[in-house]
Amino acid sequence: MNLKNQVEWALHCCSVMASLPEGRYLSTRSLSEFHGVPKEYLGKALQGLSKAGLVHTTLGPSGGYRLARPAQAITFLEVVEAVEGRKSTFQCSEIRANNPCRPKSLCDDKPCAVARIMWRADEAWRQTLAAVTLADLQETLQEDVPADLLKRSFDWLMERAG
Amino acid sequence: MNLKNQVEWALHCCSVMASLPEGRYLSTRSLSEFHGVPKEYLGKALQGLSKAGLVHTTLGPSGGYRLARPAQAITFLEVVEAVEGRKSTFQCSEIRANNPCRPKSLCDDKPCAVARIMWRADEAWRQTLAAVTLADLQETLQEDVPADLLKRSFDWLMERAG
DNA sequence: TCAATCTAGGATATCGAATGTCCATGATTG
DNA sequence: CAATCATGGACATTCGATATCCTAGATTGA
Ligand code: SF4
Ligand code: SF4
Repeated sequence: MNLKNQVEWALHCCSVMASLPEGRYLSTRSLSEFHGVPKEYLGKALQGLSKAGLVHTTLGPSGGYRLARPAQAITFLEVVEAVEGRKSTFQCSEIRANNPCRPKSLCDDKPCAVARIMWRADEAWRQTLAAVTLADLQETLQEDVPADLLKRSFDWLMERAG
Repeated sequence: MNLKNQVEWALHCCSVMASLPEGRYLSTRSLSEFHGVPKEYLGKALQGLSKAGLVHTTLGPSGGYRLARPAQAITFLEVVEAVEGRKSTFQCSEIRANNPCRPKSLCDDKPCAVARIMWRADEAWRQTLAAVTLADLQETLQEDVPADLLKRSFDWLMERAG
């Protein structure tokens, strides 16, 4: 039960893009170098964000990605699901149907109690992530990260932004 | 991001054991036949429950497993973690350390904001599961499952219980 | 006593998803 | 027109989940 590494990468990329000035773009190359992750593989995650409509892209030199919406309008849940997909942690394989005492004619009108409970926990997980936006993250990072590191990182990215 | 199949099996086994009369035991063989899952592999999950102290075991003919505690004293979270382990869904690989602007001397006194948010969601998931006991499950099953199926299943298991 | 049955657990094989690389295509820029 | 970009398909690799088999040691019941 673990999320893909790409989820972590995507969240950090979104965090970086949240502080990108209006109209600028960051390429896969720049984002991968900044985070020290393989360019081609990171590209897959960014394409996921693109297909989910969370980022806007342009082609050609000086092209790349930027957020499609303001940071306070994008939740963690959206980013996570864009990369990881929407399937629940608990997969029901209907083993109750294997019960040797069970009549063939019996039809299950609803998912069994075990699955309902597990899915409720997944829902709580999703709600927690849906309550946090990229803007919230930016705010926390302002407190966590030393100001001069933020400044140098910003400059580093600006040199490469299209 | 998905739980092992063994989690589903273990929960169903616990559900069955919750209705087992005092002093009786169910063998891996019986449990695997009842649920239609491979005996040897189910055994691994049951050994997980055993090491976590959730079930009590006896050896020899008429041996097997029973709950080590009353059903209202065993939570879903305990069963899930006994089989699945305790690691969080989000694994932090410290990619912030790869930031090219970052001074070598900078030390991270706490996990980064992204990880803290993701772990908060995991915590909500765990709290939800910790709030449900096997006794709660039994109650729901009484409503869900036709009485005659419950009765036949109980008899089937009693024939095989040691 | 002894054969049968059980759990515990190590060794190994198989499968599919996660991870990572490479390349072709078409669009855009300067 | 050459360089750079996103997209996406085709792989190769790695790793954990799934599954099987076998041995050791304990217990039961005949
Ligand atoms: S959880 Fe319920 S529905 Fe899912 S397999 Fe088990 S019995 Fe079937
Ligand atoms: S989430 Fe934070 S701590 Fe974890 S890898 Fe990303 S930056 Fe590092």
